[in-house]
Amino acid sequence: MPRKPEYDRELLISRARDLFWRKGWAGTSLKDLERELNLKPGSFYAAFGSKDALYALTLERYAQEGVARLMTLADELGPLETLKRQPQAVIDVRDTPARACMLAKTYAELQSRGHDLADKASDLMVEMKHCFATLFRRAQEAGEIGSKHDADRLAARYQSDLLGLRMSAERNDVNAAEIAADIAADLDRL
Amino acid sequence: MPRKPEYDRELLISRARDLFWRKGWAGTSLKDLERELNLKPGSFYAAFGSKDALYALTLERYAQEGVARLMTLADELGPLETLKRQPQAVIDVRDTPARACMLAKTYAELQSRGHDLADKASDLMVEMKHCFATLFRRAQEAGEIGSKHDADRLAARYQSDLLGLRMSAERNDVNAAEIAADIAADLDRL
DNA sequence: GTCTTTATTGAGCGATCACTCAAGTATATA
DNA sequence: TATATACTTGAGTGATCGCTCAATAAAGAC
Repeated sequence: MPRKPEYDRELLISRARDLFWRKGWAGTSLKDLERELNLKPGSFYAAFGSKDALYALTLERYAQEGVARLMTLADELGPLETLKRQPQAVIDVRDTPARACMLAKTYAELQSRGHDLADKASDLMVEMKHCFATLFRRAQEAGEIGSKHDADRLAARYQSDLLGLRMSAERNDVNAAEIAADIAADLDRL
Repeated sequence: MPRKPEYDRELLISRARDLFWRKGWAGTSLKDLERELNLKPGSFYAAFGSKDALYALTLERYAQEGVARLMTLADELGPLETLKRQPQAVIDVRDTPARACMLAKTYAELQSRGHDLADKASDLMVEMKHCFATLFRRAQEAGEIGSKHDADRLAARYQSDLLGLRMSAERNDVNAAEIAADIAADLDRL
């Protein structure tokens, strides 16, 4: 009976994510979204409800794909090698709209406003940190790193270093590959 | 002949810096500034020219005070000890509007817009990196760390770690003191 | 005092913000 | 084909954005 939408919803969410990722929350206007998604205001609101609702969708997708990519890598390479490759991997990507972490950018922009999306970004960063901790624990169980270290603490430091690296990788005065290599090298000393 | 302004310009710049630092560029409206600085629009524009011009002033002041604080510390403690204390110092502060670096926040928010303030923030981060490199070089000359390392590379990594730490310190699920201690501990292994 | 010069005031500018909604259009079912 | 049910369209909402400017007030020079 009804009419079907002309757009591919999944594709639209990906495109919106890239736009939000690159330009931020305040930096992305409805006009920008309408242009990028080829959607008139009415269609946009029928499809997604609000700018914030779509932003939340894109955040979830961003985090979910990040976790999936990491865990796939871990199945192939094992925990330590995955952790060692991740720094180079996150700055290597060519088709990504930004080097910096979208969760961190969102949190930095919206935390002081007390915006719900900052809490969501925070939750997703916690989830990501748990993934890192799991890999550190597995590396310990496999005897790849010393068992005396606190995996949660290692994960927090590792995530912090990655955030710094990805922020630094946006700058053109910084040799991010060197920093990535040094972060990876530190893991061998554990 | 003329009339003197009723406000303390230096104080106003500091207050504006704190507001921008906490809420960001887009997150701080002229209404916010007028309220915080107790200035009507006309006075504001007579005094500072524009929101962006004032933001630039606050960025310069922020960086200048950061450099001054670091160099003062270096005169007291020497280069290596200064570098080791800085991580804890930047997250310890009580009276500061945010833990994250204002330069990094500005760059992250405005780079994709191609905004002049992003370039200015970038320049100031380069300046800060040079300070770190100078301290690493002095530490090498004093024999506090090995001479085989590239001081510029150490500085880039160190700054990156600090950026990550300061971003992480905004989160309440992260024990920033532990990360700060680990960053400092790494310096002893050089 | 008068004059000159600058600071202060606040209404209001055009532009843009996120968003709404009534009207028009296309499609699956009956 | 007729009807019901969405989807699409775009002009337009009130609110807020950064900012302007003419009017008014205050203070030093004479």
